[in-house]
Amino acid sequence: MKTTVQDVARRAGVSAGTVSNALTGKRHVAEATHRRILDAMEELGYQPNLMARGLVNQRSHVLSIVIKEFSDLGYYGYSSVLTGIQRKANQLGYSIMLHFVDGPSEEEIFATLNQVSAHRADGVLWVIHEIEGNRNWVRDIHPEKYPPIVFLHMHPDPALSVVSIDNQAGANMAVSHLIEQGCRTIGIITGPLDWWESQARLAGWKNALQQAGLDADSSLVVEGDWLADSGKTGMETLLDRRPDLDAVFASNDRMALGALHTARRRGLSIPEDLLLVGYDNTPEGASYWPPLTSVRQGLLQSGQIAVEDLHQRIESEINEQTAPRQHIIQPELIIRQSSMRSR
Amino acid sequence: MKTTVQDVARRAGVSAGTVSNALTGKRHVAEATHRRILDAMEELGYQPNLMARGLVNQRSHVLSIVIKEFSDLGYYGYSSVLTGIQRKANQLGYSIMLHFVDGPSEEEIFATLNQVSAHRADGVLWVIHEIEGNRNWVRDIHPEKYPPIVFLHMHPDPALSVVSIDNQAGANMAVSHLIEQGCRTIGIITGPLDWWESQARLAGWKNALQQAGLDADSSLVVEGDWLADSGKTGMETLLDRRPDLDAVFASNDRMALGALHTARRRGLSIPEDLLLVGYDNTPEGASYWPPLTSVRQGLLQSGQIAVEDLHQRIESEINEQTAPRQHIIQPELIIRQSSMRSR
DNA sequence: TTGTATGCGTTATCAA
DNA sequence: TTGATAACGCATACAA
Repeated sequence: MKTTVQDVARRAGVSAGTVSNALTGKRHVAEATHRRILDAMEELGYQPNLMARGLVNQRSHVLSIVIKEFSDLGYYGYSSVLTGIQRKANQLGYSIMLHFVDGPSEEEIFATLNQVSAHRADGVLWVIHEIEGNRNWVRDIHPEKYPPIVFLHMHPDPALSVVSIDNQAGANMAVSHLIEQGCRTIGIITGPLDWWESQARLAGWKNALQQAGLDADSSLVVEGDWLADSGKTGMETLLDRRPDLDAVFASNDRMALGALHTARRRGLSIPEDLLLVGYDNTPEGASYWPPLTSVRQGLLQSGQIAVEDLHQRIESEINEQTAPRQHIIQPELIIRQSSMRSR
Repeated sequence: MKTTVQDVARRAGVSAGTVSNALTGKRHVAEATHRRILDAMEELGYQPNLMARGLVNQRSHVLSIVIKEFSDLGYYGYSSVLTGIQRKANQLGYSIMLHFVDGPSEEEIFATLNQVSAHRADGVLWVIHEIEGNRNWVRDIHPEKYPPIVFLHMHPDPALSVVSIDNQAGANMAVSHLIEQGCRTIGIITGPLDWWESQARLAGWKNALQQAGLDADSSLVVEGDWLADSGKTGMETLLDRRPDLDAVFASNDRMALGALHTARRRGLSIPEDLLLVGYDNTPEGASYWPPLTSVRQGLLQSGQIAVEDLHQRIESEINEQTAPRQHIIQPELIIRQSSMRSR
């Protein structure tokens, strides 16, 4: 825990520089001395001090992940992204530091950004979903003051590095599928409408309906908050407003679960009376009754891509700025019984 | 991003030492110079370099969290713990580094342990559940080679700092509640039986039954793997084996969901024909049909306690070793309709 | 191939 | 109250 290169050097009867060379492999050391050094390190239980190394290398090999604090980690989506990030980061030799932002205040955002750059992280992964206006700070930023940043889950922006899922396409797939099943009156339970992703999914719903010449009236739209309870009440509202309702697209699986609950409570059978599709393809969805059709997002992949992009950016930053890149990932529809017309 | 104390010092017309004093507040600096320094920092956009600071202070103010890699983050339990950890850590001025262990191999464990100590983390939170034998490495460890470690979710051990939930008590509460509802034949779907927590919950089930003089036959025990699917098949098995079954205790909510699924498929009503209790009290449970009775673990609290303990240990380590402490948290039963005899 | 000297950005000690 | 100097642990340029 506290033995140094010097200690190892003394033990092996060489100089500190040689030990360093043996460690990094940047310059050749003789086979014999190399072995002596390795032995010495082993005996002394040497661990390199990454802070010292980072100090001289001007490179911490740390990636900072910024996430919205709280139960967010419990969302299937976030954890998938984190897993993807971790895998690729590990593969590329980065360690991961976790930062949490609680509220929407720019003050707090800059505080964590400062913390990030105080740690001299090599790069930042911004895993906070875009909500109306919560990206404005990006404009005010002094780019050279902070390490390169890649944004996940936000509206593509040519000025920024962004990795996103094509939410509109995903919703479109879901709704088109319902139309193919013969549905004519398809309601939607959205996420909070100040979220970019909610808006995009709503747009996909609308788009699919209009393409098919179907009703996309606002009476078919109910705003939820991602939680199951809002799926319950959303379904209530929809059923009350539109007795002719024959399908519902819930903007995530949790709300779909709530919708299922309400349908059941009201004596409605799914898929006999009503078809239902969710979004996220959480593992539990396959065990709902009936098993839930849902949209798989490819979040794990998005995490990996984000790290790759960031890595390139870090490496090339030494020479010159790389142009930001936009990565849009296509989702996939997983069809289960909740949307299968049983006829 | 790259202005230093020296730069600030020059700009403010003082020495580097004085800037440092102004920064840390350890020694007084005159009001006037203090202001000048603050101004200079502002103008130059100064950010302290935590690597350099850590190097001289021999203190990184970083806590390492070790978690089992993969979808584990998606489990409600893990994310709750992480949230608790983060809150307290932030409050105490620590940053958080995340490390993942994939398999059970000791080789991998020591690799991450080495990485942790290479970063010179001040302490470690071991958030990997105890599985048969995966704690053996603790015995082989050279304690002075690594920072202090607090273990979560493991069998209390007087030689280690441990923060755990009283799993046996939790299961006992769940099953006792079922007995009070008049159930006589109560099955259990366990987690993987090489997990300590699964064993403890099984013991709680058995204990409660025996106390009441009820059947705790092995025909009432089915082993699951925490996933919903195993809850489905587990319930099948139980129903096939014991036609007299009148209640089931599932060792987590996911498996309870699977059990619900099977009951439904077989035309059984819950709670009319069968009572059901889960474990974890995931938010979704309240939206299952029927809403699921479950055991709340207090995981958020356990994360906070773990950090507090670790913090004390870190602070006091400078003087002398503190004796390890065991923290056992009592769970709580949340009663919903799935266990309410409707009569 | 290896040793020596120097610097990375801070803080701490000792004088002033 | 402040300034100069050394030290933290490592890597590198240069010399040997």
